[in-house]
This record gives sequence, C-alpha cells and structure tokens, in this order.
Amino acid sequence: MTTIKDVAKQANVSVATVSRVLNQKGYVSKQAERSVKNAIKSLNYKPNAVARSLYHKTSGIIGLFVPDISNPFFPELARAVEDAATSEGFTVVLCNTDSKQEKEEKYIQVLQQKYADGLIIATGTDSIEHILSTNIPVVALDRYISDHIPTVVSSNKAGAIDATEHLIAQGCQFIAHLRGPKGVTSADDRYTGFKQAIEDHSIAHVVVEAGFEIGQSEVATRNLFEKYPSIDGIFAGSDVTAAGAMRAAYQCKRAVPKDVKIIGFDGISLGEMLTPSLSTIQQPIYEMGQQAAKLLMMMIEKKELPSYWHEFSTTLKIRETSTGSE
Amino acid sequence: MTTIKDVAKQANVSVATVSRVLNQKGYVSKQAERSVKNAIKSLNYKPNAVARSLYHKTSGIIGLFVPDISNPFFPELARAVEDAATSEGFTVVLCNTDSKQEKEEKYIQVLQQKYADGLIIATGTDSIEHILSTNIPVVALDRYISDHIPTVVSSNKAGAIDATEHLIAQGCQFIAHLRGPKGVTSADDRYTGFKQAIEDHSIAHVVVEAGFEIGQSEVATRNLFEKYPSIDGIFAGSDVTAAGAMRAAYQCKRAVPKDVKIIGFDGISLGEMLTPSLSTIQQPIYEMGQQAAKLLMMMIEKKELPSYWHEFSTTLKIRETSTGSE
DNA sequence: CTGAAAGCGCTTACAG
DNA sequence: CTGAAAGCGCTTACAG
Repeated sequence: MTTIKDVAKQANVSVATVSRVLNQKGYVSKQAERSVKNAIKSLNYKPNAVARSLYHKTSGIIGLFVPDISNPFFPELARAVEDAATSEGFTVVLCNTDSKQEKEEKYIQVLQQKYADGLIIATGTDSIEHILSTNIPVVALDRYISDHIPTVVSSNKAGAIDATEHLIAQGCQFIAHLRGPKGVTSADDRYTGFKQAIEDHSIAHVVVEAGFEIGQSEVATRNLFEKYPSIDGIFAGSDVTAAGAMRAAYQCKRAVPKDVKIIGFDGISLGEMLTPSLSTIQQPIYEMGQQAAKLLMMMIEKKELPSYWHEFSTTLKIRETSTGSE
Repeated sequence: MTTIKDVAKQANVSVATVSRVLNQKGYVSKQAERSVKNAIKSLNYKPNAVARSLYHKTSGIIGLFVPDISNPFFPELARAVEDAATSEGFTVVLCNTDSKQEKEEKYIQVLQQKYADGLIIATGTDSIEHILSTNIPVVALDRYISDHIPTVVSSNKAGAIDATEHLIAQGCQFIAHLRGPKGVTSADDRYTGFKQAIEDHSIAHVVVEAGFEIGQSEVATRNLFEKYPSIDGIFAGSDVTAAGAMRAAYQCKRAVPKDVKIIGFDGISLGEMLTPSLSTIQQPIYEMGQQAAKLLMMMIEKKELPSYWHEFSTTLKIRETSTGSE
C-alpha cells in the first residue's frame, strides 16, 4: 500500500502539505497542490482510513441491530439503512441479536472498540440500560426505547384501526386478531387499535397471541377455527402470521376470501407472493429505514434534530385475501 | 475512553508491560501481571481496536457482497455468515451491490482502506477483474468466479435432475422449466440438469426465461398456460419464481397440485409460507454460508485449505404443490 | 505558504 | 523480567 510518505516524496513536499491538499484545509500553493495531485494519481494513493480513525476517533461505521435478518421484515429495512448510509460514506455492520441482551452488549463493546459512530436499534430486549449507558448516538427503529432516543415508527394503532374497519366494511361479523408478542411496542399498539375499532362497531371478536412466526400462527388459527367456526375475518399482527392463517384456512378447508377474509400488517414483499395475494397495512419500510439512517447521521454530525419522534403513516393495501367473495 | 497509558500508570508499570499481559506474549512477572490485571478490571479498560489495526494492518472486518439483501435467498445466507464470523471475533459489513461492478469496486476500495481482512462474494457481475486484482482473501458463495478462488455452491445440476424426475414420477407429461437468467452459473446448471432428465425420459417440455423475480415469472407462466394448455408440471428455477407460477395458476384457474404440479429450488422459508406449501430442492443454505465464512477465516489465518471446491448436496423436499392430486 | 514535531493508542524489537 | 523508543499512517497546532 502506498502511504502519504510516498506521495510526499514523489511530490517533493512534506507529508503535512499532502495532508492539506487531501483535506482541502490550510494554505497550499497552486504549484504544490498540482504536484501533489499528480503524485496521488500516479501512485493511485488512497488514504488509510484506519490511521484517520485513530486520530479523529471516528470510523464511519454504524451498527445495525436486528433480531434476525432472516425474519422477512428486516431485509427491506436493512437495505434502506445501508443505501442511505453508503450514500453518505458510512459503512454498516450487520448485527443479529436474537433480541438477547447479552449479544447486544457484546456487539456494543466490539463496535465501541472500533470507534463506531452510531447505532440503529431495531430489536427489542427487556432491559435498555446497556443502550442508554452507551455514549455513542443511537436511533430506535420500529420500536420505542426512551424519550431521549430519536425514534422512527409507523402508525401502528391507526393502521390496525384501518385494517379492522376494512374487514368490517367487507361484511365480516366475527373477527379474530392474531396479536404479536406482548411487550413488543408495535404489537401492543396494533392490539389497541384493533380493540378500539371493534368496540366502536360492536363486532364479535376474539384475540389470541400468535407470536411473529408462521408456525405458531398456523396452529393458533387452526385452534381458532375449531373453537369458533363462525369466524369470518382475521386481522393478523404481521404479514408472516397472516401467511400462517392462510395455511390454517387451507387445512381447515375454508376458502380465502370467500369463507374468511384475512388482512396482515407490514407490507413486506411476501404479501405479493402469496396466493391469493395478501391484503395488508403497508408500512413505508424503506422510508423508515432511510429516515433512521439520516437521523443517525445528523446526530453524528452534531446537527440539531427537528424532532425525536418520527411516525410514518400506514396505508391500506387491498389485495385478494379480503375482497369480493370469490 | 481509558487507554493503555492509564492502565500502566495505575499499575505502576510501563505500557509495554501492559501490552504484554494483554497479548499474553513475552515475559511478565506474576506480580506485574496481577497488578496490571487489577488495573484493567478497575478501569474497565478495553483495548482500542483501531490502534491495533493500524499496527497489524488487519481489522477483523469482512465484507459480504450480496446483490440485494431484500431478495429472500440472501438473508439466510447472511445470517449464517454473520454467525460464523462473530463466533471467531470477526465483524461483517453488509454490501448490497445490485450486481453492479461499479458498486462492487466502490465497496472494495472502502473496505481496503479500512484494512478489511476478506470478502465473501455472493453476487454475479460480468467482469471479474476487479475481484481478481484485489489482494485480500476472497471466497465465492453460490457462484463461480475462478479456479483460484475457493468456491461454495450446491449441486445445482443434480438437484435439477431430482426435481424434474420427481415431477415425472408424479405423472407429469408436459413439463415447463422457468429458468433463471442466462450467464448466472446456478441458473445455467439447473437448466442443464433439467434438460438431461427430460431427455433421459423423453417427456414433452418447454423452457422459458423467467429471471429470479416474481413478477416476471408470473407473466411468463400465464403466457405458458395460454400457449400450452396441457402443461401439467412446472420446475421453477427458484422458490420465488415458483411462487410466481403459483399465482399464475390461480389466475388461470388451474388447481395446484391437481391440474399442475410445481416444484421450486432453494428451500428458503418462503416455501413453507405458501399455500399450498411448496415442494422444492433444498440447498443447505445455512451450512453453505457458514462454510464460506470458515474458509475465508482460514485463508485470513494463512491456513492451508483442504480444497477450493465445496459442493453441497441438495435434498428433495416434497411438500404440497407436487403431491397427490387434491 | 510550508515543514518539523507531537500525538492518536497500540505493539514489538532492542537494551539492559 | 522490564522500560524507552520507534513505528503503524494519518492530522494539526506551532514556528518560521
């Protein structure tokens, strides 16, 4: 690797001068600048990022914490974060935490040792101390941590109301809600929205916890069909659990959407791959990831944040699982 | 941040001694060791990874190149790579290249400036010069680059034969193959396997290019049904394109598996989320990602590689889209 | 406008 | 067994 010394020698100046033209900082004569630039080009010199890091105590690295990138909600988010970060010259380190505090702590330690500039946290753990006690910028994505941490979420409650009212408008008389895990902010908010819509319209309903995974949801829905044969609408807490409900309907010989209408939540690409295609509440996933990255980079650059709360509207996406009666 | 100097002062030794106990290298008296260890603990000292990097010219960073993490094949691979890397103290940087050479080159440059230790390349671009000309260790995952680069793939051809013969065994008389993009090694190999099986059994068939995306596959399959109404079996080049075929069958009112049997390739979790669930050729995705990471780390540690070619067997996973006649 | 020097936080020959 | 010193490749006061 060629270093700043090689460039200085070739250009017949000191390393200080090379550094000045590199950073466009301080006075440099036209002539010196020209010969340095030539030397840089002819040697194909690229400054060593590690040496810069050591001096500046920054690295251009940001950590992205997700529970598990295999969970289909997170890749789209990760893509958005990475795009936004890369466009500003940052690099993103992927951290799968399985929502385990111990893993989060390990990642935080390793990242701090590398002078990571910031963290985007899209995972939920019970304890938040280890996050609050870190001294690097953090933004919370798709979850709430604390009022002191900038937060990017979607309108989970309003979206859940839209979903439920859509089912009601489609004529559903007995609606089941497959709710996500208790204690997970988004799942709780969706539940609250469901409850409110149901009460506003006095519709028969039942709520069951179905995690965020397909297996659990499939079993839960099957049990539901057995216990309450007259269920004709399902609001699933996520698109993945909606897919589970569709599988259960198939197994129990209920036609979708004819016998039972189903709507999910998230708007991940899975929904369009299902047959029939899944109606859902679309979160602007890409925009959310992008926003989180932008906020983090503003914090890193010590800019004032316009707000600590960024809530994105959801939109009702009507596809095949909730429409008509075919 | 507390530094090695602080520790040295607290322990009443020189920084050299502290460094020695940190690295368990060189002679240190029991007594010095004890007082250094105490100082480290009481100050909660963590060595600065950047300073170490600068000296050693390594960083513990590996780059993972994928076309797009949103494509559902890659998250499982990424998870495996990240798990294996983290367990050995490496950190993985996510690089979405969109299979564009220009993006790959940019990432390579940035990573080299950070003293990245290695690259796992799971993307295909036409040119490979920029990869060959890099001087850091590289392993190719799910693609072939060159004989000089360790490669981890699955038995695409054999898997395709299994898929095709399975459809034949299920009684299919006219089989369509939705092949992946030409020039992509895995897609080409699957096509070759299909051809071979078809010829061995003299079955009517048709091949059409359907990319690796759902939209294209859906349209292609619809056209196929229109043109060749007697198609009763589809071997899709990936699980995603199989999902597209299922959507097309739905639109064209062909029951799956009764009227047309479908099998995919990959074994991503999507297959289990579909209704009916998707028969497929399962690649050991996690093991492949893990193996790639392990090979890369061996190269980084200058260990001899047992082989440059690591081919994993696929397994036929019979689920609902290809069985019975219901 | 420019260079010598100190410093970022480590590691490792080299003397002793 | 231990410390002073040089060096990894940069950047930036400080003098001139």
